[in-house]
Amino acid sequence: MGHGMSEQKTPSQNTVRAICALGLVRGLPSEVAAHVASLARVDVLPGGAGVFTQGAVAQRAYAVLVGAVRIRQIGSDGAQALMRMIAPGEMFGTVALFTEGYYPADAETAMPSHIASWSKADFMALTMNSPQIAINIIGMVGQRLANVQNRLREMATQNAEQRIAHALLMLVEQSGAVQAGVCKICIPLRRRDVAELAGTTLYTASRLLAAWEKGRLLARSRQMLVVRDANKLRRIAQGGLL
Amino acid sequence: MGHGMSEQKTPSQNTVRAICALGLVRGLPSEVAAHVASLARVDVLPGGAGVFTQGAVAQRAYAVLVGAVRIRQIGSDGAQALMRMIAPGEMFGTVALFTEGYYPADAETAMPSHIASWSKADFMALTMNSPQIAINIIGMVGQRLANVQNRLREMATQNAEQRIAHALLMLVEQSGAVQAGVCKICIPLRRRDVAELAGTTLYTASRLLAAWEKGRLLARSRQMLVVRDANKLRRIAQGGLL
DNA sequence: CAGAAAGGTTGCGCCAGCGCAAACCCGGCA
DNA sequence: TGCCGGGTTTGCGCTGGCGCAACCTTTCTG
Repeated sequence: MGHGMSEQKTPSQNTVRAICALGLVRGLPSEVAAHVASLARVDVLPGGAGVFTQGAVAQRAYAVLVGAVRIRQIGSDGAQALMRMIAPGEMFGTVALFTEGYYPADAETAMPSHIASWSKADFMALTMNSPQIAINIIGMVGQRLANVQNRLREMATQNAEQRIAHALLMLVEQSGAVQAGVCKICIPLRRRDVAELAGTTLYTASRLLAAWEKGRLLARSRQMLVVRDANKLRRIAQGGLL
Repeated sequence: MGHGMSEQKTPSQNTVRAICALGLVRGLPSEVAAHVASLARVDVLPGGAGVFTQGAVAQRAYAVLVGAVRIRQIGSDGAQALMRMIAPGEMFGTVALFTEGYYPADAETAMPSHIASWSKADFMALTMNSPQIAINIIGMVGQRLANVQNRLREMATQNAEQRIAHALLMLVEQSGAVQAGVCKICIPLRRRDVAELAGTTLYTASRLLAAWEKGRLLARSRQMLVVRDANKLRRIAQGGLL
């Protein structure tokens, strides 16, 4: 962001429609949604572009309209963890506006993307003026909290194989496109991404994913993963051999 | 809860003051805070009493006024994880009111406690009618989200020793009382609690804590832990030997 | 005060998975 | 066409910490 990439202040037709479909404006009359859309700035970014960096003062709230974003946190010791992948229709970087004001992680595009964003002032004003928007935000954040808590429990109790399976299932849930009985995860994933999502190492992730590809359970298409047997994956995510 | 334990509908003086100090009503005029307090029910519970159970329909939002509460999640495989300990002044069970409506974990008192609670209807009405309350809730949930994300990263990248040290430091932050240079964690903690908080096993936690007690780093007072050398603990939480 | 129950400690063996190192694959570019 | 760089695969050795089992200590309860 901000390197003067191709950027448009005037949301196009498609863009407005995408913004009006956001969870943020669920349950609101369409003129309010349109107003929210009118306040948005839209950036068109190439893959691998930074959107914000960990520790920076939070000045905008973001949503992915097209593409995908990686949210990665780096510890004081340099260790990295992938907190989440953002798919179209999801927001990110919003919580920091309401807490102590610093982004807790890095955000970068994982592929060419259209990113909508609102200034802190506009966003807070929207929240103050519409209880429904406030409640939608609580719902979104609450959903994320529940999700992260689940991952935390899995991290604490399950082995690497189960965690990776869960990570894939979560991604399917989030951005799966079903076609011809198989399910494609429409987010580009490196081995490293999967490893960091599941809290394991590149090596372990590579070994397991490669094995699953050999077992006709997974496949690769372009840079994306295709789940060919979701049920088997689910079984692995549960007891494993059980 | 609800076994007809000693329970009072009319909040006492102290109780009202405790409720008015909640983060929930931060920045609000005192008459609003008083109104919030007037809507609360207060239960006086013994230690080990259940407040709500995982999977139950969420009907109330809670706050601890006196005592402590354990929030524990159980996976479909039966594995348990301690999501958090709740100290006086903190709320719990609130998020479920805004999401899909089921409590995602068990809550039980870890010692004799006074628990305030609000009905879903009242709580939602408060949120709808006061943007400030809504924003306070977003802030509280956002704080928790940041906290859980940090734990998730630590879980993924650090070893058991570091994680346990972090867990203790978090508890100190949350409920530490400094006296005579040492810092007492005012929440009763079993070995098992520490283990589940840090995502390790009872055995490993016991070994490490015992070693730290031998090293004059920790001590036990009643059922609670006393941190005698917070700096050393912090050093362990970071690089360890480094 | 005895007995039970719950919690805590510790020795020991074992294995999941970490992580280095080296090779391989593949797309982009001069 | 060959080279470069990022990503991936895989062999191998090593170890953190899991988890059983047995025992000890403290706290309830009648």
